[in-house]
Amino acid sequence: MAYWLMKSEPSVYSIDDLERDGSTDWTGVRNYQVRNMFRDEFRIDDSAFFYHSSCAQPGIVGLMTVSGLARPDAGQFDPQSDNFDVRAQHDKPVWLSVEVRFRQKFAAALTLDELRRHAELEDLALLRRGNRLSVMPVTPAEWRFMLGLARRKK
DNA sequence: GCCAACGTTGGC
DNA sequence: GCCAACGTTGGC
Repeated sequence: MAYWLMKSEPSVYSIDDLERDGSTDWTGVRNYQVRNMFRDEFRIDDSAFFYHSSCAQPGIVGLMTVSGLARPDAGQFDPQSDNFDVRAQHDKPVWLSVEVRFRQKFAAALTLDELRRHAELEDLALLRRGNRLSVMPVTPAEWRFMLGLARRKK
């Protein structure tokens, strides 16, 4: 079972939106590395941190479970969609999404600022200089440690 | 296949 | 709004 961190701008889609919806298709990914992770590595019941980016207080705000394997992101076929891609054919999609299910919203966010303070997380992909991927792996050790930090804040 | 220009991300 | 960093594009 793998662990992930997935970023979303709360002004677009937040943890509260996911709690309301129960589950959602994680769409709009337009990066080949992330697409390949969706296709090759994401499995049902994998766990993921929900990360709020591009906002006043960036950080991890809750937990999700992968509930659906990679499938074509519908937006790529729709000329009206921001996610439209002229190269995409229905039998030859370019972009994929996965389905995630709401698990938990943390009582207090685990902020980016706080994550940076721990030597245990110095190799965390999120904290690596210049990393702009919107989805990235988390090691089991990192996951355990971060979960501990989040629980301690309650 | 190189690499400069361009676009995007995302923290600040 | 700025800008560092990096992925992508496209001319050659």
